[in-house]
Amino acid sequence: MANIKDIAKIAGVSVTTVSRVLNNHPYVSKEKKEAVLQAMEEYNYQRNINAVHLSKGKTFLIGVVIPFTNHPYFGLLVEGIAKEAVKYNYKLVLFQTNYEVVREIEALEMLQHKQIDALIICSRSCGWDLIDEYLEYGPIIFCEDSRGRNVSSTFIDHYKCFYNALEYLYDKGHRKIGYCVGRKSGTNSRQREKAYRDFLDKEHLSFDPDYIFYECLKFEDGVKVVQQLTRMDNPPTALLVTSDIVAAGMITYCKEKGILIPDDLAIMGFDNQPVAKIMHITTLEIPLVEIGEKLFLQALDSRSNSHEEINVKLIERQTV
Amino acid sequence: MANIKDIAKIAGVSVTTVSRVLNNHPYVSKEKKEAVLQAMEEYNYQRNINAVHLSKGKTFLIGVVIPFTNHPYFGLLVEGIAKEAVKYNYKLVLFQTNYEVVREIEALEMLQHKQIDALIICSRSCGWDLIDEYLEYGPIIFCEDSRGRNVSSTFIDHYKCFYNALEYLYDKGHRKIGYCVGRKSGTNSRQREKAYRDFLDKEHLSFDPDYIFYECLKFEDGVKVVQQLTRMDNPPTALLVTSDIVAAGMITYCKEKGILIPDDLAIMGFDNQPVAKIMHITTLEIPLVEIGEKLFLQALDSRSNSHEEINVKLIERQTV
DNA sequence: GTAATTTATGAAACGCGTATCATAGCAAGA
DNA sequence: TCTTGCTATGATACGCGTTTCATAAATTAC
Repeated sequence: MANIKDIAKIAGVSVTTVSRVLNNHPYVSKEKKEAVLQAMEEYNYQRNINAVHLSKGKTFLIGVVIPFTNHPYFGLLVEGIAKEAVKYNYKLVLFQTNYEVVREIEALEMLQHKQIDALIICSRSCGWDLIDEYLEYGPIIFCEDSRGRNVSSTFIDHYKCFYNALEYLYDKGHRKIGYCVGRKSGTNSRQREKAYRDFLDKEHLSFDPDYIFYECLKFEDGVKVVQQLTRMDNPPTALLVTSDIVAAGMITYCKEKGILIPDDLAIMGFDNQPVAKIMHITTLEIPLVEIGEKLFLQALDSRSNSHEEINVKLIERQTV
Repeated sequence: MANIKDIAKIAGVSVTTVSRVLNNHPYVSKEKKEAVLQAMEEYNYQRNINAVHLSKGKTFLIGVVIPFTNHPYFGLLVEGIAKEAVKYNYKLVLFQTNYEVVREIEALEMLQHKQIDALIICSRSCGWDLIDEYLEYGPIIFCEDSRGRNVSSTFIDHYKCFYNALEYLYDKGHRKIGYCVGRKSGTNSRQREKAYRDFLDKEHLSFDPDYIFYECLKFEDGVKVVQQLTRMDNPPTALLVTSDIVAAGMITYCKEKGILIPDDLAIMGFDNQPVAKIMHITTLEIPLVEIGEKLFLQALDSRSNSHEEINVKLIERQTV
């Protein structure tokens, strides 16, 4: 396979001139440019991108850390990142971590080794101490409130969101309110728990650990939650469900079991996924695609750190 | 940032020796190895992976082309690929194409430019003529029957599957059978249509184009299909639905509308996703994770082409 | 005891495109 | 006419790790 040197020789020019042609540098005469292009054509020249990367010190790859690819929340987030990446001619390397720290480290190491130019962490298991070790190697962007840290982030204020949603349910008359989240630990979950406890305190409601449901990620997890509810002596009358698809599972199963929504159980979903519209789920619209886009742009801007808070919108439908 | 030359100088050895230490080559004395390691430690040496890539001519990246990331079918497929990739220390570059040919070309070009070592195409829009242009640059692996072509593949015989499934429904007494697929064109859809038509011919049943539903990918698409059914004068009594999640949508909506399953409408799903179990969907189990694993291994083996057919298993539950 | 291996080490070439610097011709402005 | 400044081109260094080849010393083999 021909390289730039071969092309230069064949076209009777220097490698510099060939490089100029490759990069559309203006200072190349028409004749030489022609000759170079023809030589490239003739020998089916392919620029070795690894040499470019070595020379330029960047790869036009951006790493994206997500726990699951087949989850609508992360699906939309990635969609947003990808949308913007295309514009800037960047490609994405997806790291599906299943919340395993070793996988997160793999991603961080790729940043360290300059195999990716930046890393977007949409959700993580590892601690900040680990992150800090890798900050020197390139930009790391977060989809969680990381104000006060030396990184960029685009985030939802989950504390505020949750608090407002709880107040909304309270105003609708609910006093036994529970919630479902994806996992127990994690920044977002902690913020939500804090909001939940603060809210309970304010309204002088008692805290019941059984009102919190973890590991709610998929349609079938919603079914499981309802199954648990039916076994409870004093089940909640309303639930905040942090994924519409889980809410959809709950509603489906409730219908099967004759549990009336919202009368027996009020459900507020999150994300405003398409399924929410179809199933008339009252939900908090989170502009995930937009968040993804912003995350990407922050990843590109390696010099300055910024923090963007994104607002959510309540979509009132028929499940509360 | 220190490079291999600096480390060599500091440790008082040649770059070759440093390289040997980096690659665990046996012929390095204990003392020199120590010295090198210490120098690396002290200067926080990071091997420039792009230089390695340039030198080795490979990147340990494998491209994966999928139309959608947030779809359970492709989610599981990618899971299988990723599972195997980890073992071999490869990373994946995911190309979400939305079935746009330009995106597929992007992936092919990354192969051409040696930015990825191989490309796995799980589903495509482009034609074989385009693929053929890129075959010379590296292995391209397919998740569709591509026997007779100069590539590797792991696939389901969708013709056989569909035909068998149709016979199963026929044996259950159904004479008005329709089906739902993801998209109209595409290798799999064509195979299925052929099976459908051949089956109708064999059983002397007439072909009704309204019995075929396209663009069925998500939960909400299932809802739409049922809505269409209710508007039909002579709707099918049984449907093959090529995704459990779509079947789940159909069943959910049927329940809402009082359509009895399987009496009014029999539904056979595909994939045996978790949702199929929960909703008691009769389905064809497709071992997607296993297929993903095999695809990856084929991608690694660049010299020989192979074709593996994967068998499916009927899981009888309550929707047929 | 000499030949054949094995161990240990380094110089230099290689993979390949980009960036800097130097050079030279030519045109516009003073 | 002389100075700038732009156009055009190439030599060379650079980014950096791997690999080949050569050499020397230390073992093992016969």
